[in-house]
Amino acid sequence: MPELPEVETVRRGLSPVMQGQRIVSAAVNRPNLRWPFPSGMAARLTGATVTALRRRSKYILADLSTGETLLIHLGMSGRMLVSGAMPGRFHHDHPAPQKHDHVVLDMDGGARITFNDARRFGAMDLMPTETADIHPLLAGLGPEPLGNGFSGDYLSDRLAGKLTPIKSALLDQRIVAGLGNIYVAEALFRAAISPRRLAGNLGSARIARLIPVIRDVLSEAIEAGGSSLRDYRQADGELGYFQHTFRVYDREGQPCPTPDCGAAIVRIVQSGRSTCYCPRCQR
DNA sequence: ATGGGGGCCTGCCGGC
DNA sequence: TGCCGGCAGGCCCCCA
Repeated sequence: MPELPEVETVRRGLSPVMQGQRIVSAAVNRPNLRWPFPSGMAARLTGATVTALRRRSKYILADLSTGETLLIHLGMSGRMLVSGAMPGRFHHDHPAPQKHDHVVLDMDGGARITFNDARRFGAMDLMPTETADIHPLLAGLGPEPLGNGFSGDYLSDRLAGKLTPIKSALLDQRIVAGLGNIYVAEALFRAAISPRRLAGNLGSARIARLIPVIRDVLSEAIEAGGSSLRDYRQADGELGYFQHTFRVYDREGQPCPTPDCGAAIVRIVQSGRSTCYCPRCQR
């Protein structure tokens, strides 16, 4: 579910209650999510201090004082709930355990972090920090879309000759890491590029439009998450979901937001995923 | 090599 | 009201 902006929002929400703090206890309530948890995960987490909380693509990486790094992926339905002590906030009691609370971390600052994931497409793993880059889930990832490695030259190179639709190419995490179904749709709309256009057939002008538009869409969503983060923290501590207004995603049949366009947003299916777009504005 | 489809899970929503 | 099919923001794996 969460794409890069949501994961970054979760990371920022966890940072004040995890970074520099020690895990005093770890409860692991089932043997696996998408894959088995690493052996002895609870014991390997207990007593460790979180020295850094990073993000790579849609993964959160918690570096530990033990020399290991905890990898967290939220999958489609993973959520992080923060309860108990939070800096600058009133302390409150922990809520009653919920269905699908799979991993619970208690920090020495008093915060409790609960990983809840109904569909269990999420994942957790532990690895030596120095080998995090070559973890199987991270090794093949393309550049961060907000980083310098994601340029017009790079993208032209990667899309050249590709016969797959640009929509599918942008979902390919080996090409660019962190985009998902929503933000690809939003970026293609803003760049006025049809999701059906073949990736190898974009041309330099469209590629040049796409780069800043992707950055804008993600940056705006992160900002929106940052503001809603405060609300969530006041409300129930739930991280990872925030309401954001989309221009085409999930707006099938509604009018295109472009002034005077008048066309209706259309939904098609590409590689098994739904795509929403304006057939008039996007070419 | 590359692209497309299946599968993993549970929850929710709309239609009958 | 209840049941059922379809769908969901991800990603690995297999097959052609």
